[in-house]
Amino acid sequence: MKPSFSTSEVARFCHVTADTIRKWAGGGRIRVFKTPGGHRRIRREDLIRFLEENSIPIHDDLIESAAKILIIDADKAVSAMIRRFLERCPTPFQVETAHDAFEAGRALALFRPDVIIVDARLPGLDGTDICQRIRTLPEHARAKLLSLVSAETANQPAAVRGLDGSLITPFSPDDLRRALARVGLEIG
Amino acid sequence: MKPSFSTSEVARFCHVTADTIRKWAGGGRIRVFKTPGGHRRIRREDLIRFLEENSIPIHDDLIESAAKILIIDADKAVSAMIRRFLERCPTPFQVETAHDAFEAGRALALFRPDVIIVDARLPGLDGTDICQRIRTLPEHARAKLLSLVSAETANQPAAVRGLDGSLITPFSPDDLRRALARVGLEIG
DNA sequence: CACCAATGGGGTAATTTGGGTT
DNA sequence: ATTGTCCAAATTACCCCATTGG
Repeated sequence: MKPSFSTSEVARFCHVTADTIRKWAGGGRIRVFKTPGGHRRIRREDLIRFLEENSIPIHDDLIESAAKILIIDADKAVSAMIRRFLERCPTPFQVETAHDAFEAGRALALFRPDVIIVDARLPGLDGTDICQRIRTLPEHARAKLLSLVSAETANQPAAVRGLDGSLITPFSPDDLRRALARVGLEIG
Repeated sequence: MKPSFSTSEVARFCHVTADTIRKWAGGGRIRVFKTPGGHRRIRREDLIRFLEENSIPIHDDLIESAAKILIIDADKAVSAMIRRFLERCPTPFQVETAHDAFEAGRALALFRPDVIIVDARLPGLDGTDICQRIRTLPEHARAKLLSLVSAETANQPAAVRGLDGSLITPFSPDDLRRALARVGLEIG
Protein backbone atom coordinates (compact mmCIF):
# COMPACT_ATOMS: atom_id res chain seq x y z
CA MET A 1 0.00 0.00 0.00
CA LYS A 2 1.32 3.38 -1.03
CA PRO A 3 2.51 5.53 1.86
CA SER A 4 1.90 8.81 -0.01
CA PHE A 5 0.22 10.23 -3.08
CA SER A 6 0.85 12.91 -5.68
CA THR A 7 -1.50 15.82 -6.23
CA SER A 8 -3.34 14.22 -9.12
CA GLU A 9 -3.90 11.02 -7.21
CA VAL A 10 -5.27 12.96 -4.28
CA ALA A 11 -7.36 14.96 -6.72
CA ARG A 12 -9.16 11.81 -7.81
CA PHE A 13 -9.90 10.85 -4.23
CA CYS A 14 -11.27 14.35 -3.56
CA HIS A 15 -13.27 14.69 -6.80
CA VAL A 16 -11.44 17.83 -7.92
CA THR A 17 -8.47 18.60 -10.18
CA ALA A 18 -4.81 18.60 -9.25
CA ASP A 19 -4.71 22.41 -9.43
CA THR A 20 -7.24 22.60 -6.66
CA ILE A 21 -5.17 20.31 -4.50
CA ARG A 22 -2.25 22.68 -5.01
CA LYS A 23 -4.40 25.59 -3.87
CA TRP A 24 -5.57 23.68 -0.82
CA ALA A 25 -1.98 22.86 0.00
CA GLY A 26 -0.95 26.50 -0.44
CA GLY A 27 -3.76 27.59 1.86
CA GLY A 28 -2.75 25.05 4.47
CA ARG A 29 -6.02 23.16 4.21
CA ILE A 30 -4.27 19.88 3.55
CA ARG A 31 -0.91 18.83 4.89
CA VAL A 32 1.77 18.26 2.26
CA PHE A 33 5.52 17.99 1.96
CA LYS A 34 7.68 18.47 -1.07
CA THR A 35 10.32 16.43 -2.81
CA PRO A 36 13.65 18.22 -3.31
CA GLY A 37 12.47 18.93 -6.85
CA GLY A 38 9.34 20.64 -5.60
CA HIS A 39 6.72 17.96 -6.26
CA ARG A 40 4.08 17.72 -3.57
CA ARG A 41 3.41 14.51 -1.71
CA ILE A 42 0.51 13.85 0.65
CA ARG A 43 0.83 11.11 3.22
CA ARG A 44 -1.95 8.55 3.16
CA GLU A 45 -2.61 9.16 6.83
CA ASP A 46 -2.96 12.92 6.26
CA LEU A 47 -5.23 12.35 3.29
CA ILE A 48 -7.54 10.10 5.27
CA ARG A 49 -7.75 12.62 8.08
CA PHE A 50 -8.48 15.37 5.58
CA LEU A 51 -11.24 13.35 3.93
CA GLU A 52 -12.80 12.56 7.28
CA GLU A 53 -12.71 16.19 8.41
CA ASN A 54 -14.53 17.24 5.25
CA SER A 55 -16.98 14.35 5.12
CA ILE A 56 -15.72 13.27 1.73
CA PRO A 57 -16.40 9.58 1.08
CA ILE A 58 -13.28 7.49 1.50
CA HIS A 59 -12.50 5.12 -1.34
CA ASP A 60 -11.81 1.50 -0.47
CA ASP A 61 -8.33 1.66 -2.00
CA LEU A 62 -7.29 4.02 0.80
CA ILE A 63 -8.20 1.71 3.63
CA GLU A 64 -5.63 -0.84 4.61
CA SER A 65 -7.44 -3.77 6.01
CA ALA A 66 -6.36 -6.64 8.15
CA ALA A 67 -4.67 -9.47 6.29
CA LYS A 68 -7.17 -11.29 4.11
CA ILE A 69 -7.18 -15.07 3.95
CA LEU A 70 -9.22 -17.08 1.47
CA ILE A 71 -9.87 -20.75 2.15
CA ILE A 72 -10.77 -22.83 -0.89
CA ASP A 73 -11.99 -26.22 0.24
CA ALA A 74 -14.95 -28.33 -0.75
CA ASP A 75 -15.11 -29.74 2.77
CA LYS A 76 -17.02 -27.20 4.80
CA ALA A 77 -15.94 -28.83 8.03
CA VAL A 78 -12.27 -28.22 7.23
CA SER A 79 -12.75 -24.64 6.11
CA ALA A 80 -14.91 -23.89 9.13
CA MET A 81 -12.27 -25.33 11.38
CA ILE A 82 -9.53 -23.18 9.86
CA ARG A 83 -11.78 -20.14 10.01
CA ARG A 84 -12.53 -20.69 13.70
CA PHE A 85 -8.86 -21.03 14.46
CA LEU A 86 -7.96 -17.85 12.60
CA GLU A 87 -10.78 -15.83 14.07
CA ARG A 88 -10.00 -16.95 17.57
CA CYS A 89 -6.39 -15.75 17.58
CA PRO A 90 -5.75 -12.15 18.65
CA THR A 91 -4.33 -10.99 15.31
CA PRO A 92 -7.20 -9.50 13.30
CA PHE A 93 -7.90 -11.39 10.07
CA GLN A 94 -10.51 -11.24 7.41
CA VAL A 95 -11.44 -14.77 6.42
CA GLU A 96 -13.53 -15.86 3.45
CA THR A 97 -14.32 -19.34 2.24
CA ALA A 98 -15.10 -20.83 -1.16
CA HIS A 99 -16.32 -24.38 -1.66
CA ASP A 100 -16.04 -24.88 -5.38
CA ALA A 101 -14.39 -23.41 -8.45
CA PHE A 102 -17.22 -20.96 -9.10
CA GLU A 103 -17.06 -19.51 -5.62
CA ALA A 104 -13.27 -19.53 -5.75
CA GLY A 105 -13.24 -17.39 -8.89
CA ARG A 106 -15.76 -14.98 -7.42
CA ALA A 107 -14.01 -14.75 -4.08
CA LEU A 108 -10.64 -14.08 -5.66
CA ALA A 109 -12.02 -11.20 -7.70
CA LEU A 110 -14.14 -9.69 -4.93
CA PHE A 111 -11.99 -10.37 -1.86
CA ARG A 112 -8.49 -10.07 -3.31
CA PRO A 113 -6.89 -12.15 -0.56
CA ASP A 114 -3.33 -11.83 0.69
CA VAL A 115 -3.11 -15.53 1.48
CA ILE A 116 -4.93 -18.36 -0.27
CA ILE A 117 -5.26 -21.81 1.27
CA VAL A 118 -6.30 -24.36 -1.36
CA ASP A 119 -7.41 -27.91 -0.89
CA ALA A 120 -5.48 -30.02 -3.37
CA ARG A 121 -8.64 -31.84 -4.39
CA LEU A 122 -11.44 -29.56 -5.39
CA PRO A 123 -14.38 -31.12 -7.27
CA GLY A 124 -14.51 -30.05 -10.89
CA LEU A 125 -11.14 -28.43 -10.78
CA ASP A 126 -8.12 -30.08 -9.32
CA GLY A 127 -6.45 -28.16 -6.55
CA THR A 128 -3.11 -28.14 -8.32
CA ASP A 129 -4.87 -26.84 -11.38
CA ILE A 130 -6.49 -24.01 -9.47
CA CYS A 131 -3.13 -23.06 -7.98
CA GLN A 132 -1.59 -22.78 -11.41
CA ARG A 133 -4.57 -20.79 -12.64
CA ILE A 134 -4.18 -18.35 -9.80
CA ARG A 135 -0.46 -18.07 -10.46
CA THR A 136 -1.10 -17.01 -14.05
CA LEU A 137 -3.27 -14.12 -12.89
CA PRO A 138 -1.06 -11.05 -12.47
CA GLU A 139 -3.48 -9.37 -10.04
CA HIS A 140 -2.83 -12.18 -7.57
CA ALA A 141 0.89 -12.48 -8.17
CA ARG A 142 1.60 -11.13 -4.70
CA ALA A 143 -0.84 -13.43 -2.95
CA LYS A 144 0.72 -16.28 -1.00
CA LEU A 145 -0.44 -19.75 -1.97
CA LEU A 146 -0.67 -22.60 0.52
CA SER A 147 -2.03 -26.00 -0.43
CA LEU A 148 -3.54 -28.74 1.67
CA VAL A 149 -2.21 -32.13 0.59
CA SER A 150 -2.68 -35.65 1.80
CA ALA A 151 0.31 -37.64 3.03
CA GLU A 152 0.44 -39.81 -0.12
CA THR A 153 0.64 -36.97 -2.63
CA ALA A 154 2.94 -34.89 -0.45
CA ASN A 155 5.92 -36.88 -1.70
CA GLN A 156 5.51 -35.67 -5.25
CA PRO A 157 7.81 -32.68 -5.39
CA ALA A 158 7.17 -29.74 -7.70
CA ALA A 159 3.69 -31.01 -8.41
CA VAL A 160 2.60 -27.42 -8.31
CA ARG A 161 4.77 -24.53 -9.39
CA GLY A 162 4.70 -21.27 -7.59
CA LEU A 163 3.41 -22.69 -4.35
CA ASP A 164 4.55 -20.82 -1.27
CA GLY A 165 4.00 -23.71 1.09
CA SER A 166 1.87 -26.71 1.86
CA LEU A 167 0.13 -28.35 4.78
CA ILE A 168 -0.07 -32.10 5.08
CA THR A 169 -3.45 -33.28 6.28
CA PRO A 170 -4.33 -33.95 8.95
CA PHE A 171 -2.64 -30.96 10.52
CA SER A 172 -2.64 -29.34 13.94
CA PRO A 173 -3.31 -25.67 14.71
CA ASP A 174 0.42 -25.31 15.26
CA ASP A 175 1.14 -26.72 11.79
CA LEU A 176 -1.18 -24.08 10.37
CA ARG A 177 0.46 -21.39 12.43
CA ARG A 178 3.89 -22.40 11.16
CA ALA A 179 2.73 -22.55 7.56
CA LEU A 180 1.33 -19.04 7.82
CA ALA A 181 4.50 -17.83 9.49
CA ARG A 182 6.50 -19.11 6.53
CA VAL A 183 4.57 -16.80 4.23
CA GLY A 184 5.13 -13.83 6.49
CA LEU A 185 1.95 -13.97 8.53
CA GLU A 186 2.90 -14.07 12.18
CA ILE A 187 -0.17 -14.70 14.28
CA GLY A 188 -0.55 -13.96 17.93
CA MET B 1 -16.38 7.51 -16.33
CA LYS B 2 -16.82 10.31 -13.84
CA PRO B 3 -17.19 9.18 -10.24
CA SER B 4 -19.08 12.31 -9.21
CA PHE B 5 -20.88 15.36 -10.57
CA SER B 6 -21.39 19.02 -9.71
CA THR B 7 -24.81 20.53 -9.09
CA SER B 8 -25.24 21.85 -12.61
CA GLU B 9 -24.34 18.51 -14.14
CA VAL B 10 -26.85 16.79 -11.89
CA ALA B 11 -29.34 19.52 -12.75
CA ARG B 12 -29.16 18.56 -16.42
CA PHE B 13 -29.74 14.91 -15.57
CA CYS B 14 -32.75 15.87 -13.43
CA HIS B 15 -34.17 18.43 -15.84
CA VAL B 16 -34.09 21.27 -13.32
CA THR B 17 -31.72 24.12 -12.53
CA ALA B 18 -28.66 23.91 -10.33
CA ASP B 19 -30.35 25.97 -7.62
CA THR B 20 -33.01 23.34 -7.28
CA ILE B 21 -30.39 20.67 -6.81
CA ARG B 22 -28.94 22.80 -4.03
CA LYS B 23 -32.34 22.98 -2.38
CA TRP B 24 -32.80 19.24 -2.70
CA ALA B 25 -29.41 18.72 -1.16
CA GLY B 26 -30.23 21.11 1.66
CA GLY B 27 -33.45 19.24 2.32
CA GLY B 28 -31.61 15.92 2.39
CA ARG B 29 -33.47 14.56 -0.61
CA ILE B 30 -30.28 13.76 -2.48
CA ARG B 31 -27.03 12.68 -0.92
CA VAL B 32 -24.25 15.22 -1.28
CA PHE B 33 -20.84 16.03 0.11
CA LYS B 34 -18.86 19.22 -0.15
CA THR B 35 -15.33 20.16 -1.10
CA PRO B 36 -13.47 22.23 1.50
CA GLY B 37 -14.35 25.25 -0.63
CA GLY B 38 -18.03 24.48 -0.31
CA HIS B 39 -18.72 23.11 -3.77
CA ARG B 40 -21.17 20.23 -3.78
CA ARG B 41 -20.38 16.86 -5.31
CA ILE B 42 -22.86 14.07 -5.95
CA ARG B 43 -21.53 10.56 -6.46
CA ARG B 44 -22.71 8.85 -9.60
CA GLU B 45 -24.01 5.95 -7.57
CA ASP B 46 -26.08 8.24 -5.36
CA LEU B 47 -27.42 10.09 -8.38
CA ILE B 48 -28.56 6.90 -10.06
CA ARG B 49 -30.31 5.76 -6.91
CA PHE B 50 -32.01 9.14 -6.62
CA LEU B 51 -33.18 9.03 -10.23
CA GLU B 52 -34.56 5.53 -9.77
CA GLU B 53 -36.38 6.46 -6.58
CA ASN B 54 -38.02 9.37 -8.35
CA SER B 55 -38.71 7.59 -11.64
CA ILE B 56 -36.64 10.09 -13.57
CA PRO B 57 -35.39 8.65 -16.86
CA ILE B 58 -31.72 7.78 -16.66
CA HIS B 59 -29.65 9.32 -19.42
CA ASP B 60 -27.30 7.08 -21.38
CA ASP B 61 -24.27 9.10 -20.30
CA LEU B 62 -24.82 7.84 -16.76
CA ILE B 63 -24.71 4.21 -17.78
CA GLU B 64 -21.63 2.47 -19.00
CA SER B 65 -22.18 2.72 -22.69
CA ALA B 66 -21.92 -0.62 -24.41
CA ALA B 67 -24.01 -3.50 -23.18
CA LYS B 68 -21.86 -6.22 -21.60
CA ILE B 69 -22.41 -9.82 -22.56
CA LEU B 70 -20.76 -12.76 -20.82
CA ILE B 71 -20.63 -16.11 -22.59
CA ILE B 72 -20.13 -19.11 -20.31
CA ASP B 73 -19.39 -22.15 -22.45
CA ALA B 74 -16.78 -24.88 -22.19
CA ASP B 75 -16.73 -25.17 -25.97
CA LYS B 76 -14.40 -22.43 -27.16
CA ALA B 77 -15.61 -22.84 -30.72
CA VAL B 78 -19.16 -21.96 -29.71
CA SER B 79 -18.20 -18.99 -27.58
CA ALA B 80 -15.85 -17.70 -30.27
CA MET B 81 -18.64 -17.98 -32.83
CA ILE B 82 -21.06 -16.02 -30.65
CA ARG B 83 -18.39 -13.44 -29.94
CA ARG B 84 -17.62 -12.95 -33.63
CA PHE B 85 -21.29 -12.52 -34.41
CA LEU B 86 -21.77 -9.94 -31.66
CA GLU B 87 -18.63 -7.99 -32.49
CA ARG B 88 -19.45 -7.88 -36.16
CA CYS B 89 -22.85 -6.24 -35.79
CA PRO B 90 -22.95 -2.41 -35.69
CA THR B 91 -24.29 -2.16 -32.14
CA PRO B 92 -21.33 -1.76 -29.80
CA PHE B 93 -20.96 -4.61 -27.33
CA GLN B 94 -18.44 -5.65 -24.76
CA VAL B 95 -18.07 -9.40 -24.88
CA GLU B 96 -16.26 -11.63 -22.41
CA THR B 97 -16.01 -15.39 -22.31
CA ALA B 98 -15.57 -17.94 -19.54
CA HIS B 99 -14.89 -21.59 -20.16
CA ASP B 100 -15.37 -23.14 -16.76
CA ALA B 101 -16.86 -22.43 -13.36
CA PHE B 102 -13.73 -20.75 -12.05
CA GLU B 103 -13.56 -18.31 -14.94
CA ALA B 104 -17.33 -17.80 -14.75
CA GLY B 105 -17.13 -16.75 -11.12
CA ARG B 106 -14.26 -14.40 -11.81
CA ALA B 107 -15.85 -12.91 -14.91
CA LEU B 108 -19.14 -12.27 -13.14
CA ALA B 109 -17.44 -10.37 -10.35
CA LEU B 110 -15.04 -8.41 -12.56
CA PHE B 111 -17.15 -7.81 -15.66
CA ARG B 112 -20.64 -7.47 -14.16
CA PRO B 113 -22.41 -8.37 -17.39
CA ASP B 114 -25.85 -7.18 -18.44
CA VAL B 115 -26.58 -10.41 -20.29
CA ILE B 116 -25.24 -13.87 -19.48
CA ILE B 117 -25.36 -16.71 -21.99
CA VAL B 118 -24.76 -20.04 -20.24
CA ASP B 119 -24.19 -23.41 -21.77
CA ALA B 120 -26.48 -25.87 -20.02
CA ARG B 121 -23.65 -28.37 -19.62
CA LEU B 122 -20.57 -26.91 -18.06
CA PRO B 123 -17.93 -29.36 -16.80
CA GLY B 124 -17.75 -29.44 -13.05
CA LEU B 125 -20.85 -27.38 -12.58
CA ASP B 126 -24.04 -28.07 -14.39
CA GLY B 127 -25.36 -25.19 -16.44
CA THR B 128 -28.71 -25.23 -14.68
CA ASP B 129 -26.84 -25.15 -11.40
CA ILE B 130 -24.78 -22.15 -12.40
CA CYS B 131 -27.91 -20.32 -13.49
CA GLN B 132 -29.50 -20.85 -10.10
CA ARG B 133 -26.30 -19.79 -8.38
CA ILE B 134 -26.24 -16.57 -10.37
CA ARG B 135 -29.89 -15.96 -9.56
CA THR B 136 -29.19 -16.14 -5.86
CA LEU B 137 -26.61 -13.37 -6.14
CA PRO B 138 -28.33 -10.04 -5.61
CA GLU B 139 -25.65 -8.07 -7.45
CA HIS B 140 -26.62 -9.89 -10.64
CA ALA B 141 -30.35 -9.80 -10.10
CA ARG B 142 -30.79 -7.39 -13.00
CA ALA B 143 -28.64 -9.39 -15.41
CA LYS B 144 -30.53 -11.29 -18.09
CA LEU B 145 -29.92 -15.03 -18.21
CA LEU B 146 -30.03 -17.01 -21.44
CA SER B 147 -29.21 -20.70 -21.56
CA LEU B 148 -28.04 -22.88 -24.40
CA VAL B 149 -29.86 -26.21 -24.35
CA SER B 150 -29.85 -29.25 -26.55
CA ALA B 151 -33.06 -30.35 -28.27
CA GLU B 152 -33.56 -33.30 -25.89
CA THR B 153 -33.43 -31.33 -22.67
CA ALA B 154 -35.36 -28.41 -24.11
CA ASN B 155 -38.62 -30.20 -23.43
CA GLN B 156 -38.14 -30.17 -19.69
CA PRO B 157 -39.95 -27.03 -18.65
CA ALA B 158 -39.02 -25.07 -15.57
CA ALA B 159 -35.77 -26.97 -15.29
CA VAL B 160 -34.20 -23.67 -14.37
CA ARG B 161 -35.96 -20.96 -12.45
CA GLY B 162 -35.40 -17.34 -13.22
CA LEU B 163 -34.22 -17.93 -16.75
CA ASP B 164 -34.99 -15.09 -19.13
CA GLY B 165 -34.77 -17.20 -22.26
CA SER B 166 -33.09 -20.12 -23.91
CA LEU B 167 -31.51 -21.06 -27.20
CA ILE B 168 -31.83 -24.54 -28.62
CA THR B 169 -28.62 -25.79 -30.18
CA PRO B 170 -27.75 -25.74 -32.95
CA PHE B 171 -28.95 -22.20 -33.52
CA SER B 172 -28.61 -19.65 -36.30
CA PRO B 173 -27.41 -16.06 -35.95
CA ASP B 174 -31.03 -15.00 -36.30
CA ASP B 175 -32.04 -17.26 -33.40
CA LEU B 176 -29.42 -15.54 -31.29
CA ARG B 177 -30.59 -12.13 -32.43
CA ARG B 178 -34.17 -12.97 -31.47
CA ALA B 179 -33.16 -14.37 -28.10
CA LEU B 180 -31.26 -11.18 -27.31
CA ALA B 181 -34.18 -9.07 -28.52
CA ARG B 182 -36.42 -10.88 -26.05
CA VAL B 183 -34.26 -9.68 -23.18
CA GLY B 184 -34.32 -6.11 -24.47
CA LEU B 185 -31.13 -6.09 -26.48
CA GLU B 186 -31.97 -4.95 -29.99
CA ILE B 187 -28.97 -5.35 -32.24
CA GLY B 188 -28.38 -3.64 -35.54
C1' DC C 1 21.87 8.82 -20.56
C1' DA C 2 17.64 9.36 -22.54
C1' DC C 3 12.96 8.84 -22.40
C1' DC C 4 8.05 10.12 -21.38
C1' DA C 5 4.41 10.74 -18.42
C1' DA C 6 3.47 13.62 -14.52
C1' DT C 7 4.06 17.94 -11.98
C1' DG C 8 4.70 22.90 -10.95
C1' DG C 9 3.93 28.05 -11.67
C1' DG C 10 1.28 31.57 -13.02
C1' DG C 11 -2.37 33.68 -15.43
C1' DT C 12 -7.14 33.32 -17.11
C1' DA C 13 -11.73 31.36 -17.90
C1' DA C 14 -15.71 28.96 -16.23
C1' DT C 15 -18.59 27.31 -12.49
C1' DT C 16 -20.50 27.45 -8.02
C1' DT C 17 -22.21 29.47 -3.85
C1' DG C 18 -25.27 32.08 -0.76
C1' DG C 19 -28.79 34.98 -0.02
C1' DG C 20 -32.59 37.59 -1.20
C1' DT C 21 -36.49 37.95 -4.50
C1' DT C 22 -40.07 36.75 -8.01
C1' DA D 1 -44.75 24.43 -1.72
C1' DT D 2 -41.74 24.07 -5.41
C1' DT D 3 -38.89 25.94 -8.85
C1' DG D 4 -36.51 29.76 -11.71
C1' DT D 5 -33.77 34.17 -11.76
C1' DC D 6 -30.28 37.70 -10.34
C1' DC D 7 -25.78 39.19 -8.23
C1' DA D 8 -20.89 39.67 -6.43
C1' DA D 9 -17.53 36.90 -4.30
C1' DA D 10 -15.34 32.69 -3.89
C1' DT D 11 -13.95 28.39 -5.67
C1' DT D 12 -12.54 25.37 -9.08
C1' DA D 13 -10.96 24.21 -13.87
C1' DC D 14 -8.12 25.01 -17.96
C1' DC D 15 -3.90 26.50 -20.42
C1' DC D 16 1.11 26.67 -21.67
C1' DC D 17 5.74 24.98 -21.09
C1' DA D 18 9.85 24.45 -18.30
C1' DT D 19 11.11 21.05 -14.82
C1' DT D 20 10.95 16.74 -12.28
C1' DG D 21 10.37 11.75 -11.41
C1' DG D 22 10.69 6.85 -12.37
